[in-house]
Amino acid sequence: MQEKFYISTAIAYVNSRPHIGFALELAQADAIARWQRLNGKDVFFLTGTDEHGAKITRAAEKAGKSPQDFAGENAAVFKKLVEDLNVSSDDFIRTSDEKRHFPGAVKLWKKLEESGDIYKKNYSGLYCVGHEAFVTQKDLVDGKCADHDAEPETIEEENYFFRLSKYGQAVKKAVESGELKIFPESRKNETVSFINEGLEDISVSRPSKDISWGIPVPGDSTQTMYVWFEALANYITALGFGSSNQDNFEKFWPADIHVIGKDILRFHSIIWPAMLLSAGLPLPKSVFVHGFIHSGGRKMSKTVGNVIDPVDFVDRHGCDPLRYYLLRDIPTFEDGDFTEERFVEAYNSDLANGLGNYISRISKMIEQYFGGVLERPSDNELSAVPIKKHSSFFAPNGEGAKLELVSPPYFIDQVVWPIYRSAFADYKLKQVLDAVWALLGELDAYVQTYEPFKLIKTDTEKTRAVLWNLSYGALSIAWMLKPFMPDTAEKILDTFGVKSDSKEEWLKVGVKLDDPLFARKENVD
RNA sequence: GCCAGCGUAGUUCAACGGUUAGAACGAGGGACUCAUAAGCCUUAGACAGAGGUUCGACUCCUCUCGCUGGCACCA
Repeated sequence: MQEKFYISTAIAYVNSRPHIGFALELAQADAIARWQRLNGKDVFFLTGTDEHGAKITRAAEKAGKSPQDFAGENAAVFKKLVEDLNVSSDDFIRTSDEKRHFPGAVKLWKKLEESGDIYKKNYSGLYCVGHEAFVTQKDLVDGKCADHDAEPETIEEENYFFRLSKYGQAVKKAVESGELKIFPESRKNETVSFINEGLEDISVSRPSKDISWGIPVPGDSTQTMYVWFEALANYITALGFGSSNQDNFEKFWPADIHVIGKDILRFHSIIWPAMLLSAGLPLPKSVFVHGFIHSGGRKMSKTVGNVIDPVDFVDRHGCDPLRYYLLRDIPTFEDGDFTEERFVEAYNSDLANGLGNYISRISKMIEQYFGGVLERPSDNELSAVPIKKHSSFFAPNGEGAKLELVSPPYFIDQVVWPIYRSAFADYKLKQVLDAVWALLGELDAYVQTYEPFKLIKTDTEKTRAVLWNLSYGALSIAWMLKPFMPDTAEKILDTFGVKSDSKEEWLKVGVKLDDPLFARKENVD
């Protein structure tokens, strides 16, 4: 039976337009999803929007709109980003969807309640009218709110709480044992040490008089579920949990991987697993945690004027170049820096001068010397043109000798692909692409070794073998790029007249010259 | 303040305690010409600082400086 693979991004909070960080998350999740499909898995890839809560209510008021309209308009922009980025998601869930999301969230709540893990408690705190929020002792100076110079009132509020404390040890065990894997390791350590500090029960509702834009607590309409509580439920409500048709839930849950940002680590590594344990549901298998994107060393902000709008960026520079930059130039798990200058540098050197130029030069030679058609030479002919030198990327610690005098196809299949696969298994996406570009460098050097543009004057058969090997390299790169730059991969396959869905061995290429894959960008505008 | 982690060439990243600390981009130089004046070869350039442990430390310990994430009601 076909193995299933369920992958999600976090749902994006729609209080404003999409941040480039969400584009990063989409690109990462999409690369993984596409890779798993190529591996033959039955993939379900979910993304969506988180639309409830006080922040959105406030932002909507400011815009003079109802929360519904406001959230709806922003959600549409996020959807557009998903499309523009060519993200291969299978579904898009919105937490304001009363038909799809509410029933499952309610059902989850009830399950926790049945387990005796939801209880009512008075929360007493210092309420500052100026803040319109609770403040803590730390915020006070001489008993007064430092910001508003007013004494806070003591307010008692009745909330529902979830017995998170009960599940600390169970979650810790799952994380430590690898039942719930956390990538990268440092985030796993962070989770464990956080649990070790001791978990307290957490509030899961607010009075609906304060927050009405949300999902009412079942059986108590005076309370609204805390937005994060029901937001987490999206991972199962989207699969039909709590609806009349739970087929997808039965089939795909538990999630194989949740892709998230580091700001919501604890919700996914501790609280969500605890909720699932309470509900008697299986835990997700892994959580993938990326960092934040800054620009020019600073947090992106309108005031600084360094905000990069992903929708606009794709518009100006194209989808694949942005995907490439996000996945190769931004560290996969750490914070990264994104500037347009740096983007253009990477674009010119890696895409235009690197990949695009390579495809141009070899397809042009095949066109000129062989009328565009190459048939696979014999093994003897191919072994007569081995790789003679190689970069240290593939031969660390002076193990290079082993790789010399092997044929490029052998090198690609026996050396490059295993590196590619093993990096992918750890979700080290940047490293995967590093391997692809190291191969590209290898192929450019191979051109230099045999100089087919000179060789053609003296030895047609040998030139054919060289160009065949170079084509094999180009096609291999196309396959390797499929998860990362799907359009580009197709274009390359197309240039060589190879069908994209065919997994048969290539026996012939028919080159069709086309425009360069990536035009150089001379100026930063 | 407390806890955890980080600080390697101009920039982004590598380096089981052990031969001259590796790449890439950018910068300088060279030979070529199939190609998007791209590609190839080559040069310069770094271990935050100070101590210590060790035959030997980027790698372990201490301190200083700098940065990041947490310290729960914030989604």
